[in-house]
Amino acid sequence: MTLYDELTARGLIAQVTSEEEVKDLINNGKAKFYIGFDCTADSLTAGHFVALTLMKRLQSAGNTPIALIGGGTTMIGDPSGRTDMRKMLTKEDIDHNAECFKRQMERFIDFGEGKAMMVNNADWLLNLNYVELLREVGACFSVNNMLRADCYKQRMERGLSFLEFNYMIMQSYDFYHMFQTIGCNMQCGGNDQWSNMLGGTELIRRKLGKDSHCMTITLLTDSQGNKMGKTAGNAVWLDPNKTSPYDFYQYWRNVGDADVMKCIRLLTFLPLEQIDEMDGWKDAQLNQAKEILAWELTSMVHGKEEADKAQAAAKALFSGGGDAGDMPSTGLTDADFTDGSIGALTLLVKCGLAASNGEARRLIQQGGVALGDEKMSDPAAKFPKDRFAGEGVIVKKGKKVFHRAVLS
RNA sequence: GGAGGAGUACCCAAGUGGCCAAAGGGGACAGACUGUAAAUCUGCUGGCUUUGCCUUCGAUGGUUCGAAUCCAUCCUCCUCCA
Repeated sequence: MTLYDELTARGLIAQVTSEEEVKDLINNGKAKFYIGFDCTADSLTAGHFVALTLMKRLQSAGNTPIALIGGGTTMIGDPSGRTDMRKMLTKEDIDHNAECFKRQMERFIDFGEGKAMMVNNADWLLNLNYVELLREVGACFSVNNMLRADCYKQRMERGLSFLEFNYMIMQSYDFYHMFQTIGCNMQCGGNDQWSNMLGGTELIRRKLGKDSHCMTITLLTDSQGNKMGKTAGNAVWLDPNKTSPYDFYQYWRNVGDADVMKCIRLLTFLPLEQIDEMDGWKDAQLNQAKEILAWELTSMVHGKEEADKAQAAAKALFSGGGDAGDMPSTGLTDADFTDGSIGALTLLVKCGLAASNGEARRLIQQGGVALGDEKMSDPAAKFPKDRFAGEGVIVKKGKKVFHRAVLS
């Protein structure tokens, strides 16, 4: 099976500029492709994960990935798929974020000599001369066409600033620049980037009369069409300090039935034959598929050891018994106790399980909190200090959130 | 530059002097049911030392016994004209 066929079978490919030529490039290790990452936060997210795996897949077939850090484009902000303007970031933030991205990517991509590259578009975008750029590049873009582009559609109703309107031009310039300077011949990205990406091939054709290619990856959406990789509006981060391996594991452990197999295909490196076998699974077996998905992904992002720990902790907590040593915990100090005991509300807030005393009270009143095995019912309850000695006590919020409170 | 319109909680959105900590919906969270899923039903959704108090309806001042609501100034966004 060729690489292209595998990517298709996994459902990764959304659109390509020319199927024949892209096949030829990637199947034969001739692609020198880039994926751009705008550094709007200090960690990559589960949303970037698909792109990272794609890079890895292409790299192991002999193609050369170029990870483009958007130090320059982030200064502008991509309006694609946004209903409002992005927050403007300072140069310092962007530099810091770029640095964090780099460290995370190194886990997935081999940046060894000649194997892959990492570049930052701040290096060429920030010093552009406005008038020169307009004459050189701006002349090649038709505003009429740009306005028709998908990525601006939503914004046409709510307003689009000139700053953001230029994003497409910057992205196109990136491709054009790298095509000339380092021989980058293909661009990959999320399907929402399609029109921005075409801008680049168009520019290259007009300026240089050469062909270049684009391939977009299916966006990771659930069966309802919502973007995946977010919980309660918060991204699932790849940085263990922002999303613990346990939470990361749990996120995938809890995907909907309808989405498991899709995620396994798209995100894991399990052989297709094995995945095909799982295809007919349902009920209890399908539930098991979620475990496989969660373990595979956690192991890729955080390593086998962390994946095992997360899995063991989850099993212990949900199936009862066993050691649940790896759950998040909070150390209580003497200052947290008054007269040798701590109030239920304080405890919940202290552990980060409730944002305020009011919320903590509500949770208890609704029967959503348990300390050890006993359900809490009285918001005014107090617990003596010695309960938290030694191993501490497991505080349970709802069915899935566990937290250890221990005397420190 | 000119003329209009809008800014309300996590999001959408009602409210146009007291009955407003602010309808309704979505989302989130919790309970029941389950498989750590989905669907469904129920509760809940500013803070606090909670039969009460405090802060909140773009910002700042003002009118009033009393303001999300009226007035002034400012900020932001949208639409039309140029």
